[in-house]
Order: sequence, then structure tokens, then C-alpha cells
Amino acid sequence: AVMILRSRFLDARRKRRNFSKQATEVLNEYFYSHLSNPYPSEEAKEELAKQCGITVSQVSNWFGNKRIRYKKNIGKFQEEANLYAMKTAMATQS
Amino acid sequence: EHDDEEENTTSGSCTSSAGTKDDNASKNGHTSTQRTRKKRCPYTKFQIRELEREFFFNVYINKEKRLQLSRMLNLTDRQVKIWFQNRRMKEKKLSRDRLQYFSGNPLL
DNA sequence: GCATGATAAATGAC
DNA sequence: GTCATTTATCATGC
Repeated sequence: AVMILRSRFLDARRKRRNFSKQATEVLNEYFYSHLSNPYPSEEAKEELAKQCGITVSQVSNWFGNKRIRYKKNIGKFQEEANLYAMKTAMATQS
Repeated sequence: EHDDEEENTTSGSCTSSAGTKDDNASKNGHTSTQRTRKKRCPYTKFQIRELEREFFFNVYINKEKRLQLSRMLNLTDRQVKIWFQNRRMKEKKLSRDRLQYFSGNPLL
């Protein structure tokens, strides 16, 4: 059992599993509500990590990937951007 | 004394072996003020193995061994230096990960 | 077949 | 020197 657990984190490198739907939701909400400066502080990363149930490193990875993939093809994310823009707009009113 | 770090003359591509590809004139404009970012070139198994071997002996490499390694592996002095920097960061991250991993588990 | 998360080179701030 | 980051690549999920 020890060996299994040990080998699990040693080469846990690329046994990636997709984040939960809720986690992706939280990350996207932050990203699109800070689209002018999508660089969360260390404290914000910790908070996001706690909300999403992932590590701070995973939050950094997600934002790194998101930033460059968004910049590389803004059009592909336009629909998604509008969705979360609408979502935040609904939350701010009332 | 002065260490250069620009593109090596013999190889214009990643593969440390002879670059049979034609020279790229995309960036060498004389009036070009844009310093293009060097393309990321994954190192070979052999290069990694030798770098890891040296890293095992000393996490910090001195200038002499750096020049020696760079010649042996057909890498620039700057590439070897940066590899050690990144490798130290990787080691630190591995330490953090395994600490977090075991601390959060009642087992072990 | 791409979407996605993690890692490997490379840069720059400090 | 560290360290957050950019960028390309890798490995996997589906």
C-alpha cells in the first residue's frame, strides 16, 4: 500500500483529471470578471484553490493556460466570455 | 570572460545534431529592433541525463563545469545556467507537493 | 480529433 | 540568485 501511494505522487505528474464543473465555474467567473488584468494575487489564488478544492499550483496552471489560450484565439472564447459577463451582471444588480 | 548566448552558428534548430534545415531569415533583419523570443527546444534524453547527473552532485554549478557541460551537450552557457535554475525550482515544487501530499493523509 | 491539465524551455522583474 | 510568467510540448480525457 505504501508503494502504491508513493508511486502515485511521484509520477502523479501526468495523470491529469479534469476539474469539477463547479471548480471550472469558479475559475471562469474570476477570469472573465478580471479580464483586463487576469492575474490573481497570491491570496486570491489561495481563496480560489480552497473554493475549487485544488492546489494553488493548479490554480496558477489554470490561469496560465487560460490567459495564453484566450489571447491566442479570442473568438473561440467569445461565447463563453459573454456567458460569464452576463452572469456577473446578473449578480451585481439586485 | 564575456559569455555569449546568442544562437549557435552550427545549428539553427533544436536537435543538437547537424541542422540540415535552411537558415531562417525571419529574424535577422539588420534594422530589426525586435528581439524575437527563442523557440522552446525540448532537450534530448542524453542531454537531460547528463544535466541531471551533474545536478545530483551539486545543485549549484560553477562556471567551469557549466562551460564544460555546455560544450559536451551542444548547448549554450546560458541554456545550462537556466536549466539549473529551472531544475532548482522544480525540486522545490516537488518538495512542497510531497509535503502537502503526506500532511493531508492520515496514512503513513 | 481536439479540450484540458501539467510540465519543460525561455524571459524578465527584482 | 529566486520566482512568476510566457510559450510550446506532452499526456491524457472523452
